Amino acid sequence: MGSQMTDAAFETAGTPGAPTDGASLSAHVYDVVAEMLLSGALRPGDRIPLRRLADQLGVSVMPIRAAIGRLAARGALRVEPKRAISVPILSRAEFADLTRNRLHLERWAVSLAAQGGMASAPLRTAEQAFRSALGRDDAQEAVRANKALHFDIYAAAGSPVLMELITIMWLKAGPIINLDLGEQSRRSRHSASLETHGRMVAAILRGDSDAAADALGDDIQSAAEFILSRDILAS
Amino acid sequence: MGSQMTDAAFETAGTPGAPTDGASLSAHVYDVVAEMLLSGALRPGDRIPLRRLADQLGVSVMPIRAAIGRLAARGALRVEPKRAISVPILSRAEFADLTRNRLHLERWAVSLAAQGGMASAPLRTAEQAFRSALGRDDAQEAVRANKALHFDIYAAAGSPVLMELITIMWLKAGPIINLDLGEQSRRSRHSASLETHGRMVAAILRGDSDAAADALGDDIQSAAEFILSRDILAS
DNA sequence: CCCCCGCAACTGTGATCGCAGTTATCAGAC
DNA sequence: GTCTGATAACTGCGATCACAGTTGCGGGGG
Repeated sequence: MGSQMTDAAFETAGTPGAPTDGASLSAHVYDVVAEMLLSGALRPGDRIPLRRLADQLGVSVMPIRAAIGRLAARGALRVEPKRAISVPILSRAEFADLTRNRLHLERWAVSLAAQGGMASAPLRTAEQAFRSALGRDDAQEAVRANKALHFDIYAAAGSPVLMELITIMWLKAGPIINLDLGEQSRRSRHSASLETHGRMVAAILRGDSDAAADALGDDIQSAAEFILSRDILAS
Repeated sequence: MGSQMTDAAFETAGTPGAPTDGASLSAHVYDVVAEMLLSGALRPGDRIPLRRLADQLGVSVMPIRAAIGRLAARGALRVEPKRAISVPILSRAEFADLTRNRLHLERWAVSLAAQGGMASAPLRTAEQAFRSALGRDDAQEAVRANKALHFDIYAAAGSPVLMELITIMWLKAGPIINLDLGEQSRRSRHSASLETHGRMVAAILRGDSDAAADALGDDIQSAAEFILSRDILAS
């Protein structure tokens, strides 16, 4: 496992080039790479040489270094002197710890969202987008829709700090959990996500924070157990 | 409020110079500045010009930029183009959100530590160090001892991810909460910390996770209410 | 087939320079 | 005394270069 990032991985993440809204180059690079982590375009063990990424984005290594440094500070990337920057390979214990923390925080976020209430239409739309993507066997869209559904709900918790902490955990978890979602041969696995998503959305809409948290917990646990059942984590 | 960082603030943080263990310059700078945030040497609104810090540490701006970028990625510092890097001034709402998240996560950490059990002697030693520093009116040592006690306990929770999340919150909260601990005129405030620390340590030692979490919660709440009672947060 | 050595390419890191916007200060006018 | 404009200093950001350790590849020998 582990590979030099390919042009294909890069293109999946979005259009390269300068930011269009006056934001700094480094902020743009951060967004591009973060999205690659969250979307599964980057996988555990993948290497990201600074100069190669700079070439691909058409900038010098300076904004690359700045962005990579920020992602490393969030634990999403591993930086070792003289070696190419890489996406961390988590051990089973590390993954279990990450999952435990995700459960604790994301359950809380979902229950806050259910207590505060959410509008029905956007939530149903987000849930349906995931269902639709799975129905079309569109793995990339499924990853995007899964993230969108989760993050819409967490945003409704109304706590910017909590959102930031969850984002940090997702940056770490993204390359791993998206190995799961990105695979099209696990239809039973995906139907489990559909079921937990459905339960969670229904519970949120009726304001049942405990049931919402339980459904979300089942969603995370189900995915984690699948990951742990496979031989993709370090010992 | 807000000032250019002074040589005094800098010296408080520790001895400048090259790292002695082969670590990168930027890692050393990170440690120095992080400690300044955690210890209260840096206060909300303080500015940290890159070149000035580079001069003081005897390095170029490159490792400074790398370290500052990482701290900014953790929300501990604010970076705006063309303006000096600064320590964020939190609004009341932001501080309340941070406190809420601290309560949620640190209570969990303390209860995990109490469930897992902790050795008595080092815990009593850490608690006594804080008590002793207050008794000597040594504000700096009190800050250090408070942090040491808390982090010893959180480390005993046995979750590296949780520890990282708590560290991120402390980096944000440090400059504010240490305004409190750093003040020697609030003796009644400090006796409240002694009381909550005592309760927390006793509860941990008898394995009572709920009581430990409650004591820690009172500790955080007490400090937060004091901060909110003063006019030092943005509106 | 395996091991070792040499060399080139790769890699992050630190140093230096210059750019463009921001801030502070000073002088002059009212 | 107050306001305005000019200028210098300040500021982060990006570009480029060089250093020193790491990795990969090819060739030769056992």
